[in-house]
Amino acid sequence: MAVITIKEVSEKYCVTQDALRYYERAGMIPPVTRTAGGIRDYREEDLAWVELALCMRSAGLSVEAISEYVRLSRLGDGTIKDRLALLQGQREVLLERQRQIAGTLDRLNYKISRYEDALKTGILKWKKEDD
Amino acid sequence: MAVITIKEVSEKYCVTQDALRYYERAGMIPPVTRTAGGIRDYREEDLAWVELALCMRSAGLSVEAISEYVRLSRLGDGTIKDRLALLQGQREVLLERQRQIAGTLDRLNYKISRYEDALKTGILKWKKEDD
DNA sequence: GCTTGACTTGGAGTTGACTCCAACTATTAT
DNA sequence: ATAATAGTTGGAGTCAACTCCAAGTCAAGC
Repeated sequence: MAVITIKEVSEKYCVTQDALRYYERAGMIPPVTRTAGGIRDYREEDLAWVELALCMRSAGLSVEAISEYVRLSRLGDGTIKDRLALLQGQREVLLERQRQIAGTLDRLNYKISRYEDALKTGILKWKKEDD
Repeated sequence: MAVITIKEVSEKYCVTQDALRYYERAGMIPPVTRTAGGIRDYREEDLAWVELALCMRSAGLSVEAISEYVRLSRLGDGTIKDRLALLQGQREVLLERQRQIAGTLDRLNYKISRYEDALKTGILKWKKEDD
């Protein structure tokens, strides 16, 4: 019957089995298909949800936001507008985060170049404000 | 003597007084200048550290990494190489995070456009894999 | 049919980053 | 000098997102 177990999925996506169970409990993915005995059997569709959840989490979106999206999806076509709004909101979250990171990277790069100079030229003069 | 209090700093940077005290306790900024009575008096230099810490935190760098940088800085010029390495490491962290976010944004944008189409054209056919 | 190993659940514990609190001290206004 | 206000500390509490555990169930090999 070729059951795809939680172990296989955890290895495939480099995530713990506990995390996979937690994602399901938290509603971040819909209930996974089970065997007659109650054991999780990740079907194509289940894997797609896992992948989506991991992708969103890897960017730092909250479990709550992802769960809400899943909840709306499970309610059917009537929630398409809501889902669109949610996705747009989360896009804004990520865009903002991207801006923060870009700004910090600028600052980091500036400092790094100052440090590199200091090492190249010998530490001739290091001021407090260079820290 | 124009003391700059924690209250003023918290308002200036939109951060709680508790967070400012926590940052200091955690070593994310060096000990702040104090008045004779033991009250924090944020001098120019202290503010620069606060600003740096907030910038790094806003990008999601860990309190631990920032504290380590501050610790090395306080040890003097001998730690410049270490500090450079630390900053380069943190730059990698941010670059990786940026990549993750970019990837998730691509996916999010794709989904958003599918939802927008669905709303524009009426929900003619919505498949499971469009969720 | 029995052992062994993987899977199940509910719930407790952990980690990082704050946030809140109580008891106390310093400063300012009257 | 005293009351009100603002600041201080150490430590406990909170929240998100896991992570770990115990006690039990299921499945595969012998």
